[in-house]
Amino acid sequence: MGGKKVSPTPRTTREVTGEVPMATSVAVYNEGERGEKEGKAGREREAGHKEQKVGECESVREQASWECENRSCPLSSRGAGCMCVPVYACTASPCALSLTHSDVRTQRVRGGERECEGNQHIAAEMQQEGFRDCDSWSWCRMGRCGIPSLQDGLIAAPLPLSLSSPSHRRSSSSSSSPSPQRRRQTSKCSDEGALWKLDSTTDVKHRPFKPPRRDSSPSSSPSSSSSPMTAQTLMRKDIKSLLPLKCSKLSTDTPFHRSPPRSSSGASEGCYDGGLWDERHKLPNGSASQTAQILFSLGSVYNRPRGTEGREKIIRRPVSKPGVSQGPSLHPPSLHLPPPVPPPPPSEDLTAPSHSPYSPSDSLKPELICGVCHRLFSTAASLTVHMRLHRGSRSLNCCYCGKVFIHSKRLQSHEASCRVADIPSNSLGPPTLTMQPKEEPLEEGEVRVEGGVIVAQADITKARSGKKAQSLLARIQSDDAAAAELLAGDEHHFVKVVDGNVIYFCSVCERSYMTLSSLKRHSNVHSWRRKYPCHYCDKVFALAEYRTKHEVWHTGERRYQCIFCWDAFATYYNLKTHQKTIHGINPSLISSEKTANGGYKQKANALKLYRLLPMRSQKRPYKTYNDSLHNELLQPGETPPLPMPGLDCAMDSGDLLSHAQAVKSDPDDFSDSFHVAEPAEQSDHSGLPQLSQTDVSALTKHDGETEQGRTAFQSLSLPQLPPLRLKGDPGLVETQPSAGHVAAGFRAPGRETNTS
DNA sequence: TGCTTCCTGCCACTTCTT
DNA sequence: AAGAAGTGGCAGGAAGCA
Ligand SMILES: [Zn+2]
Ligand SMILES: [Zn+2]
Ligand SMILES: [Zn+2]
Repeated sequence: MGGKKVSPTPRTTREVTGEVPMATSVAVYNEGERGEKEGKAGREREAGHKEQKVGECESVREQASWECENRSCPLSSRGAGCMCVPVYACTASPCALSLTHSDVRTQRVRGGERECEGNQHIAAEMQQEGFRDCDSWSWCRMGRCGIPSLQDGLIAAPLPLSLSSPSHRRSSSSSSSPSPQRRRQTSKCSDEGALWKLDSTTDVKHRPFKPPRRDSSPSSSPSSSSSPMTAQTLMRKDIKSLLPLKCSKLSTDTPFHRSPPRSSSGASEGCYDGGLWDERHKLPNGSASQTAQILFSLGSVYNRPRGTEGREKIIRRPVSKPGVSQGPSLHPPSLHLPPPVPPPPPSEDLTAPSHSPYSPSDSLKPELICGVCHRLFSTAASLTVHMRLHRGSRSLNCCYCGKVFIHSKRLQSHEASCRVADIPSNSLGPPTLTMQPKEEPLEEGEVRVEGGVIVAQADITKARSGKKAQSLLARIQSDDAAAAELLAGDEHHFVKVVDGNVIYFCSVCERSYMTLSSLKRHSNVHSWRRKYPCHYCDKVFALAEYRTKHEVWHTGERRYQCIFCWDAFATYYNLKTHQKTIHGINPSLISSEKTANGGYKQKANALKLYRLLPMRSQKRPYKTYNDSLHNELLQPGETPPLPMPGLDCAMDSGDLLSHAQAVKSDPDDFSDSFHVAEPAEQSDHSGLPQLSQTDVSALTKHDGETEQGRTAFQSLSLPQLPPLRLKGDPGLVETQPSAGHVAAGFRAPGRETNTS
């Protein structure tokens, strides 16, 4: 990846077999194939990433170092605070590639009807895309920025229905049948109780869209509800004000109104004007104190006692630490949030003695897995005891929670936070670690099932089995062949039932997984049954998600948008760094729980202080095993994400051409599948609706044959394919709605590689 | 130290099977 | 049509690298 340079000495090499439709070459590097790392806290890396030509994936690395071309830009440091950071080589203003709010939206609009004016375009586009009739989501139609009304968040939490102005709010009675996404939101919300989320974008790609009424004055007044989160707005929400969601007190001239926040006049400016930047961050929005205010209100919201609707899905707290209260401690020291309302009931799990074998909270704890040997335990206490087996010689254990670290620095860092977390009740001090016999035949609460047979069981009657495990065990006992087969595993995995929970183990590396799907996903890093090649370079990934994330570096897409200032960032890390440094956000406020396995569990009271903008890339059809078995190629309908030019307005024709060349012409033969654009399309491909997955399904069904359906999908999706279309139509750019941005000297990803 | 990649539980959604 | 299985996105911390 950008920063992560290709290791000159790959851990293992792997020959590309003939069946791999990947490029030609040579050694394929499997970064992380298990090997010499064995034993390092059980966290060896399983690659999931191959590279065709080691050291030659320059396009990726170059992008990692994209910077504002204006070398004099005081903000060129690649830090969170620099607006140029993920802004790749902006040479004009407004930079069309900074992908902050307005760009993010306008870039998707291809109607070319007028200049970027914010969300109206996106609204129009969304309308085109079939997003209709959403009773819970709508873009601000008042302003230019297109911040969605916070309806979702409101729904999610017992918050005022009118965070937004009445004009923003949609009557719930007008709701059509809720979409699946809507259902998702709702269920999530119920789980999260008082949490109100600003995640208006997470599901935008699927969410029905109710076209907003267009404001007659697109230039928008300062009161338009299109500002980043301000203390005012948040506070207002918190107090259930019925006042409209107010925009920040910014004039339209403020950087907030044009994104990226660059000088609107200095077209030659390489990046955002530092002065403006400074001014900008002097604004209340950006101040730490304001942030604190915001968080104060947020905290008062999410600390509100929750209903019981989410009870079924109670988010577990981490493994209880010996002698450590599990009470909520979400308050960053600096934010002075009001004291939390005591967590609902009893929580025996929080108060039960650590040795209590079956405290309620333990029943589902995936955390109770030994990170070293993967054995699972019914209680934190038993795991703690067990963990002693793995200690002794090395002392890199957190003295508060016992967590093992490889690096002393990380241990110190962890202990610092761990100590802070433990302060309230950590009167017992660090646990005494004593060596235990090397192995115990079977530890409390452990059940071993191998080959479909329960080979050992500490005390199954005690086990508070998870529903699935209980069901599975019941089926096994009733001679359910399928269940037995499941437990028997296969060449790729085996299964154990521990404390009533089915745990899936990878046969190759013995990693444990709570879900079979996780295991199967993981197993591909061994088998490489499926390969996910980057559309822009020679990298190949074992997980679709890896590729998706990787391709962001080619496309320049910035989806993580700070709600305080609307800066958008390419990565979650960048966003967090930004919020930490600029807004003083304490990460602990927004962090979710982490399981021992490295998995993540959404914290019920986690705050979402950013918006995740929808992916530009079209959702790819799911691969099926059959697909992958018979054809390692990407599915034809599997379009690459819109490349950088996906920001349509961002590139000039030359850059587009360059970029077109940069994009692999035939990584997966997908280009073959795409018809060359028809002239009509070329002239106005913006009018083409993007097909939703539903559309694809519909097509597929209609055609009665998957491939046909996909083919139809492809041709309709043509606009998504940049190179072919852009190359022959330099004028295309000019049809973009944000023609004013066209001049931006975006340096296309990989351009250097191709032009040099 | 800063940044990228890896990782995995969970979820929504799609596709397949019955 | 319903249920099962498969798929991929997401969070956010750990690992790894420079
Ligand atoms: Zn494995
Ligand atoms: Zn790539
Ligand atoms: Zn910000």
